[in-house]
Amino acid sequence: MRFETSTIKDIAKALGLSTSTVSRALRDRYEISEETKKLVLAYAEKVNYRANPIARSLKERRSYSIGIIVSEIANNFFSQVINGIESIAYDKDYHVIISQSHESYKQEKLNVEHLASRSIDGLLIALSSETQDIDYLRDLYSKGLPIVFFDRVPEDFETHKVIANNFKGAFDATEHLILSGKRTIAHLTNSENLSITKERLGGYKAALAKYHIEFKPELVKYCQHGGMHSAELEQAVTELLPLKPDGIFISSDRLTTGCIMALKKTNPEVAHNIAISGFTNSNLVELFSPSLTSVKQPAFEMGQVATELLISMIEAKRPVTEFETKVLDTELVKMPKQVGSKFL
Amino acid sequence: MRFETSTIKDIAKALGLSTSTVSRALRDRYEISEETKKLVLAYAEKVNYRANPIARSLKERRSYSIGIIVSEIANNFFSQVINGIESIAYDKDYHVIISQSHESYKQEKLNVEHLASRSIDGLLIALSSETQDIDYLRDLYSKGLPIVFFDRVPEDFETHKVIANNFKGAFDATEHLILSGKRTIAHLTNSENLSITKERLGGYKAALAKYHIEFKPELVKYCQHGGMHSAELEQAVTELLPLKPDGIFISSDRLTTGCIMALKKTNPEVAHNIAISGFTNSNLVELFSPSLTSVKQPAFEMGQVATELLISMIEAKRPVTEFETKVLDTELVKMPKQVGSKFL
DNA sequence: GACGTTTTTGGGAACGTTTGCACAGATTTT
DNA sequence: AAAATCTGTGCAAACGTTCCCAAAAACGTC
Repeated sequence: MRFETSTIKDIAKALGLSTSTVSRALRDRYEISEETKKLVLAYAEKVNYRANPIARSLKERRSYSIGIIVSEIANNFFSQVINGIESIAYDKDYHVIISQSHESYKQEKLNVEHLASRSIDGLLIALSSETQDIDYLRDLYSKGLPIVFFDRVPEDFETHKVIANNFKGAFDATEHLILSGKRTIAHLTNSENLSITKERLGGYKAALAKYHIEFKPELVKYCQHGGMHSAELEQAVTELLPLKPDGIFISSDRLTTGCIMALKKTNPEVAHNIAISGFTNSNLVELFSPSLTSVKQPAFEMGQVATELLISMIEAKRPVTEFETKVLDTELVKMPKQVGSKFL
Repeated sequence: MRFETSTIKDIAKALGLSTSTVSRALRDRYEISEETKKLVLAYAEKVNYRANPIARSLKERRSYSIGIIVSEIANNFFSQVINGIESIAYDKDYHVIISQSHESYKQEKLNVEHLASRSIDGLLIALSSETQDIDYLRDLYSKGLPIVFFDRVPEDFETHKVIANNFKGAFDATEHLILSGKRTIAHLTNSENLSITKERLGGYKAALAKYHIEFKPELVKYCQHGGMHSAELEQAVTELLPLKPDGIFISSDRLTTGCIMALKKTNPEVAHNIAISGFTNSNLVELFSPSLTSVKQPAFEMGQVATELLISMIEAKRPVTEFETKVLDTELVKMPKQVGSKFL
């Protein structure tokens, strides 16, 4: 069972032209007379000619596709990023191949290598929370694969990066808790080696410092698996509660929802007495109970910017040596007033 | 900037063999001596040879990739289906290309045609809520593109299909509302032309009939855009409330969350007094307030089954003429007892 | 009308594979 | 000892493009 499509050869034969002429006419090259172009275009239209992208890729040694690695598409943050990526990519005639690492280093590496062997022209990647060793990426990069990092970026890798202003986002979220009267503010966060973890921790500390609240390391809990396992979260919550926090600042989408769930499950009676603010791009926050103050990242825009940078690298005639790290502002969406009311 | 990789030619030259021998050795053909095979394999390993899938695709006239069309990946139902698809596809050495229709017919058609021109070997599709005309799919199908439908399937298209037991799911959800004492049960549902809409409406009616509750058409609201626009939902809710429903059965993921949001926004004071049951695979339902009873579809499994069917079609030596429609059972997840309590 | 220019077209190699066929050498059969 | 059969290998075409290079046609100039 295979497709029947007409090729450039067919057109050439039918019109008594050479394949080169047809190819050029279709690509609207200057050398071809208007007359011939019209002829070819009309016939191509008639037989519904579609260029074979595979053949084109082989010849041009590029696939017009870019690979994306995210931890999971079910996460609203990432799905919004992907929408941003697609919006630019399709415009510029690239298509995208999405892969999920599920926060696993092994899976991430496997996927990247799979994509690379599929001849992607470039890679957009947010590192998994497990990832420490990015030598495999360096390898591909040095072989000529353009890479742009977003959200979770490595420090020691010279290329374009797109991140949210994590420091400020974290600062704002923490300050918000402080301003609403909280003084014992816990911090639940991702794996220690992620860039976002460090930056957000920094914002958290800075906000505490501004209001002269002592930073207590025991109030910070790291989740190695980014909240992929509920046990991980329940344990963190269980360890945190004896310290009697009156607020929690949570550092990622998955952790935020997971933490609220763990709270409700393990300690429903206190769940509503702890103020929560956290990074999340969930479009369902309005439905959550307890409600929370959320830090929203400009996900769509991050995807767009990252894609523009990547495509500029792909299409650069000479190796790019000047790299930028774009930092986009987050938005603090405050929780409604009626905390704890039944009408939430 | 382009990749440097070694090819079969390089290996052949280095080893003093012909490309055919190398090719055959790599594919472990019987004609090649063990000795030569070992030699080639060892060398290939050494130079980290990766077959160029583009060249292979061109030669074999297939791409080892399958296309997926869903309305949006941000929807947990679809992202779970995709996970199911990937689990099978990667096993069988296919890769998947995901496209989103965003419930738009135009976008859907565009994406399908884009995928088809990318030489996908097969297509897995859940129709958009706008889609009425599937002639473009018939066209591709008749040209030899294997297609398997899932979730939103057309009636008059002879191929494999995978759906949930929508009738029973709807019946159970409605019956649950009735058994908890509700008598004026509204039904908020998708575009009228979708298969799932009809089937779920059927289950809803059957449950009413079983308990001798009169079916009132005015209690049924259709959303043409599947809840992609919040205005659509707010209007539906506004029209519904004057009829004083004490329960609502909602027919899809997006609609369920959207409806609760619309309720909270337009009529927060009644939101908690209406019992809600609806189809949703959201993994955040436990956080919702008001809480709801949800009908969960076996999304992961649906993806797996659909992919197995598709791959069997792709790899069939002769045209497939016997088609099946797999129907998988849904699961009713009842809402917790303490409706309206502040501790939800 | 011979010559140089410009415009338009065609031939054919190349991209990296796979595979039908031919063929050399070793082995067996007659 | 010649013929037939096996084994293992190589040649070359093909998949559908793109593009370098050359050739043909059209035009202008003296």
